[in-house]
Amino acid sequence: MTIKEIAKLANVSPGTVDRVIHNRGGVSKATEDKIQTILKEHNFEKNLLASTLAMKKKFVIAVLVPSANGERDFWFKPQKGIHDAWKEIKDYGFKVESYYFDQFELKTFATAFDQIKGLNPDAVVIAPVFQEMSKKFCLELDDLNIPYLFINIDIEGMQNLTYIGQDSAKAGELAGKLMHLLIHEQKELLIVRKKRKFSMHHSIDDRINGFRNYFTTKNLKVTISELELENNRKEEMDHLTRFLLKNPDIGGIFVPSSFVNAIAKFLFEFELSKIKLIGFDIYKESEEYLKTEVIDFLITQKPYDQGYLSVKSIADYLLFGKDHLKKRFAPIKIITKENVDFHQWVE
Amino acid sequence: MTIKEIAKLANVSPGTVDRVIHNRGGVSKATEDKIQTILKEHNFEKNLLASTLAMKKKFVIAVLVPSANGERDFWFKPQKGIHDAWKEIKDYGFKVESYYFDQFELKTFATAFDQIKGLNPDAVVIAPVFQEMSKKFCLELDDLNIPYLFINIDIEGMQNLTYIGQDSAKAGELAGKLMHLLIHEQKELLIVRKKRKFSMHHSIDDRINGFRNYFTTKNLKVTISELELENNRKEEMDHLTRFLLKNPDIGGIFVPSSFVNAIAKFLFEFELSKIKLIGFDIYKESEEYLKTEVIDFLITQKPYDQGYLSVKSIADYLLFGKDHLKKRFAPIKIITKENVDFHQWVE
DNA sequence: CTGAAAGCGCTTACAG
DNA sequence: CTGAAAGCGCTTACAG
Repeated sequence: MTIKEIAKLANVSPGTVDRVIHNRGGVSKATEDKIQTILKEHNFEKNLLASTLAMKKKFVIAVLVPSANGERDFWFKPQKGIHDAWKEIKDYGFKVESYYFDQFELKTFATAFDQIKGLNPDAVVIAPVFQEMSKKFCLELDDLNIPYLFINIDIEGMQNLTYIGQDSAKAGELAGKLMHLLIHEQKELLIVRKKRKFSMHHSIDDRINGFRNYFTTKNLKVTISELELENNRKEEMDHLTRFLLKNPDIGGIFVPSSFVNAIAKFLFEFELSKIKLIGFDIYKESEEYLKTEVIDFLITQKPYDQGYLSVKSIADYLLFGKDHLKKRFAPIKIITKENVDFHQWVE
Repeated sequence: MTIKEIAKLANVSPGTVDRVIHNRGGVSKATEDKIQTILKEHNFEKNLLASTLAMKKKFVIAVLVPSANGERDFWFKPQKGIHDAWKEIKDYGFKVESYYFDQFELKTFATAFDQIKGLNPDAVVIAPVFQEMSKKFCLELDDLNIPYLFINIDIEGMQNLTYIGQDSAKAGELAGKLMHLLIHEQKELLIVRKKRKFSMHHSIDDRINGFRNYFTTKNLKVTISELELENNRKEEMDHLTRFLLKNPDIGGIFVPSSFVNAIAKFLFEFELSKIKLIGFDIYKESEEYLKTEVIDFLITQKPYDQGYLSVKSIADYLLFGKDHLKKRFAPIKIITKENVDFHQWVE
């Protein structure tokens, strides 16, 4: 069924059918009714391809995410997802303009945002790394009537269309549960985190709180220590050695980030296979550690999908409106020796 | 950049540019080179929408999967995925014709297949429930030069484009690992399976083998019994009661299917909260059992995605050829109390 | 309030 | 070997 055929059946021109389909008005009640009936009767669905082609409407989606320094960077995969999503929608008239900022330099974030305002996009995907400034930006976008969604990091109480990313506290809780299973009767745990100059967003903290929360909620008598390391150079790792020598009963280590790989290397080299290890995110070298069970579990957040879905969701929104907006997306994926080979099927 | 613009730059007609882009031949070496250069230079990518619209090529994809009796049926979700995928690609000229068969009636499978042959489709998605007959069908399709892929169940040694479904043995192994973590020092396990009139495909067996395999590979001294129940009526469950009364040291039960819900109900009613429980697939009532930790872990295989990806993959293949064929897709997803609320984001 | 015409970017006969 | 024309299904001014 095409518009032309409908028009013929209704004894009107295609233009009139088009007017009815899109409620553009300027059609007499009588013809409108007649056309509507025929439309219903034939279950008409317009050809989206032809429609987009004819409309020549262009949409610009701005993306504001951290820059990635090579494959090792967390943001590498979301960016790939964003790029792939763009390729899929570009023929529908979408432009995706990415603006990258340095997640350790507040002012690069501000600069990028200014550029986006200059661009006057139809919608924005934001990774609100800097919370306060992000809030300010969002209010500006609200004023400009530009819709936006958050990727990877959430801020409560904003007008964002949706949030696409993980619930960090829940993910931490899950890590707690898995750790609990792993350690059996052991009662001493250690959390190792990497020291950061800035604590911009709170997902690391949330993961740690979730982790601790698991044990307190369950009323489990477990001692959880915390160690902050500057980086993974030898001298820094010595702090860890010292700590473990002083606390030989540590049964498991939780690392709320991909820093887990450095800890895995450490455990492997010092033959500390008895210490259970749970971390976040997966990289090439993590796979080996999983297979040799130096790392017991990794929790990942599907970074590629976050990028891909952000752009696709917002495109759907622009094309079809609010109804088509995907639900909140919050993957918590567990990876371990037995499923590591199958963990990625879309990359 | 459009073909028209390229044509102008090359001083030829759009038709000639089109010939070069698609290697249709009948273009002098000189003009071809000139056009190729300009194409490269401007990084031309043709508009897929316009292309599809103009080509008016129609593709027919036949789908051969089991019928689903309501939402409770495993095949309900793959079918939904198939339907959603079709909606996304229909404007590209794809028709998706689904043929359903009764997975307990071999001849319904044969009938459906005959209909598909009559349809002469461009490609087929098959759930090869009946192994031998499926092989026969695949050979026929090979003769007819009709490509096909397998969904949910795999058969080795066929010419299928790809397999979209889980590796059952690996999934069983993972269940073994999780069970091992759960039971600590307990040494007695039970596998409960539902008796089936037909054992058509082997995924249940594979899961069980994988599960046992985990313990034998690790040389763990664990006794694993097996119980087959006809269904979940009271009289049948009494077998289980009897077994557990005789074997009070059972620490965990593994159910390699969604029959786990019946077992969960049983454990809950008899207040057997000490017995750990791992099963497969997730349904509405499983969520409650997960939250109350009657079920400790469920392993799922993303049924919706299997359907969706099957159709999308084969459409990609028809549109773009072998290069665009998605990799083997084999999700093994672990669901437990802490992530049950986030397990589905695309349904 | 309605229709005829032109056009979106690409493809397909047809003519030469 | 190449171009002009018509068309895919829908939309958009424009004219009346």
